[in-house]
Amino acid sequence: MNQDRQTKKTTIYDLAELAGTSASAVSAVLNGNWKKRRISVQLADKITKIAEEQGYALNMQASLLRRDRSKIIGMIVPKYDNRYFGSIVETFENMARSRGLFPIITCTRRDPELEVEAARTMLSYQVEWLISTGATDPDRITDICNAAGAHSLNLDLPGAKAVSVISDNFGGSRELTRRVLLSYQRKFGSTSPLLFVGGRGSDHNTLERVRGFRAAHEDLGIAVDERHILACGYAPEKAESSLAALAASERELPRGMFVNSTISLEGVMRWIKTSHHYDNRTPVIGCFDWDPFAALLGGDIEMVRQDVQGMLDAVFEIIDTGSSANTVIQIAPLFVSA
Amino acid sequence: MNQDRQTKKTTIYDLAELAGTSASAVSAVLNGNWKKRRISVQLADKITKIAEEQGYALNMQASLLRRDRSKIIGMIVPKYDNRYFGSIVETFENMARSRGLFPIITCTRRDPELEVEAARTMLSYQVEWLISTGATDPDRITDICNAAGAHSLNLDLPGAKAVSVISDNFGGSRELTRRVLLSYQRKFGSTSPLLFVGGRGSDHNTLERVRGFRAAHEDLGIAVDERHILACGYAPEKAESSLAALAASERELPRGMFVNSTISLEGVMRWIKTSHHYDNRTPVIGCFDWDPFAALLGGDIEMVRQDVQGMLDAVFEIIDTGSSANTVIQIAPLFVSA
DNA sequence: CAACATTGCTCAATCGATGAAGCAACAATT
DNA sequence: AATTGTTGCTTCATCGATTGAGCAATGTTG
Repeated sequence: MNQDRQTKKTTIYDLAELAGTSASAVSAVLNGNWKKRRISVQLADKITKIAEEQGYALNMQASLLRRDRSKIIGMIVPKYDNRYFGSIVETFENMARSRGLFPIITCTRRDPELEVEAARTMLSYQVEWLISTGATDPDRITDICNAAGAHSLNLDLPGAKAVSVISDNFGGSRELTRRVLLSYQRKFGSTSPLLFVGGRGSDHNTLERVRGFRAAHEDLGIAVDERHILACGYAPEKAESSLAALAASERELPRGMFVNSTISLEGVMRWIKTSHHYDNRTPVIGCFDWDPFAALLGGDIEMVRQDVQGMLDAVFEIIDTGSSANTVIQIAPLFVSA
Repeated sequence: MNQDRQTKKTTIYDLAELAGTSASAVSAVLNGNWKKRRISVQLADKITKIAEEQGYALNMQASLLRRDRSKIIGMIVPKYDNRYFGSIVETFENMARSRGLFPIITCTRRDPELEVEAARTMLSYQVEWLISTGATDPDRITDICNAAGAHSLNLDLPGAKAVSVISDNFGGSRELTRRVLLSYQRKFGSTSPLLFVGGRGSDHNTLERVRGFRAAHEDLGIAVDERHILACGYAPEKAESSLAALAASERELPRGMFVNSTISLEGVMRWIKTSHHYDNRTPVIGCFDWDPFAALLGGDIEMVRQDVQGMLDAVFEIIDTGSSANTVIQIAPLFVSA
């Protein structure tokens, strides 16, 4: 409306001068506790009006410096390229905002150094809480948070030094594997061990899912083939080349698979399509994670959907109550009807 | 390491006392310009060591309050649930960080009120730039930014009051439509106008894509059927019910479509699968946006991939040079080989 | 050895918002 | 009339980091 050329930003002192009053009164009016501070309605209205005319915007830096709580809450997340993390981020933002918190999120690309750097930066911004999602070294981040007097919490992947909210990977994997094994039996009339593809052999989730994978095989009395557990990383290319390598050394690959994320599934499907290994004999697939298009791929793809809302409910319950018990909370994933 | 109970956060004054020096020296050492301020190497080392021991973290609020530039750069984005926006956000973060800027991003769910609120909040945090991605009312945000002395820029959807970086929607759409029309001809041996599904009839991108759609039909001498332009919104459900409604009123739908985003494509594919309208006669489809799984869906889906890197290169070129010409920069989208 | 330069620091004001304490003006009570 | 209470503000210190100005202690030069 006015001051189109940004001379300097308008401060409460400018407004005070325009209103013929003190900065203190302006501050009280604009941050809403002017009743407590016995400012008259007339003055309050006048100040509000002038503030609007001037396009005044609070300087949060100054405000936060003075206040005790920042109400900033940070989250680090590995990637934005799949529905699971996208949904986590979106839900997190909404829930944070509805609590009057200001969420800041940063993507650290599964890079330990970036994670630490991002954590430090967020602490500089006085985050009250830092949620480490799928962090490669969550305990290191917890240490840094503790040193800086901030709370921390692990999501998706657990840590030993802070509360962790994760999926029930073992249970989910066992059930998913069971379903795929049964589906295999229905489709091919026989039983056979599945191929496990994707994930990092070093991360908790993958280990638990492999454990569930084994348990389901055992439940049905099927022996797992150890050479068929390919924890080759999450990236599509890794899954793709890993399958290619296996196919090169074996005549025929199993016609049932457990794929450890939609990211890996991307590579798996690409390989299936380009290699023609399975032409006319599409395998049954179970995927630990959900994607709407993958659901439409046809064939027999069963997906587990991690309960993002449930996980974040747990996260915010901890934040709301400030409880700091150092436990692992497991949330059962959901089985989406094909 | 120490102070596990967060008493108060360590400040430069605490460090100064521990080091037997002044806060001023501590500040100079920690922010790196101690050479200019002629602090001895010994003192610098001592302070650095003590700061590390104490797990000191700069209070950015205090620092920013004093400095002239915040180096904070904000972005608002409609959703995180597709690869296009996910990629925009990730690329934006990386490019911002590599320039020493601190990116803050917020998702506004295509809600005009949320957009404005988010913009105001970001301005409070002293963002130097605010990138409105796919905003429903970009000019309103530009006004707010101007009033607060911040720069603004539109991405994906253009505005009239600030530089806009968008895809070449007309050109991309025309080429995509042309390809689908030719593919239709190859597959079915005849020509026929396509169905246009998805997007908002009120947004610039959709209008331009419809224009390209018409142009391509005209190029090949095919008449567009006006009842077959369904700008029903982006949501999958909208596309789905829109198709269902059309199918209810017409015996047979066109066997070629232009789908205006992967989000809409999700609904289209679901409808195709559940309605059995096209069973055994899969249509040829062109989608304005890319998704890795959609690419694997089989059938004849051609996708245009918006050139996210190219768009953000343009965005940061503007930011880096500080140029403020009020123009629309169009970036040609990429055609991904099926 | 006086004059001046350099080194290595400290002091104090400042950024903008906040809120405890205080103060003038008037009203109500005894 | 004197005391107390209330209203409606202002003053000022403060949050933590930054930085121009300044100052003592050395080093250098003619």
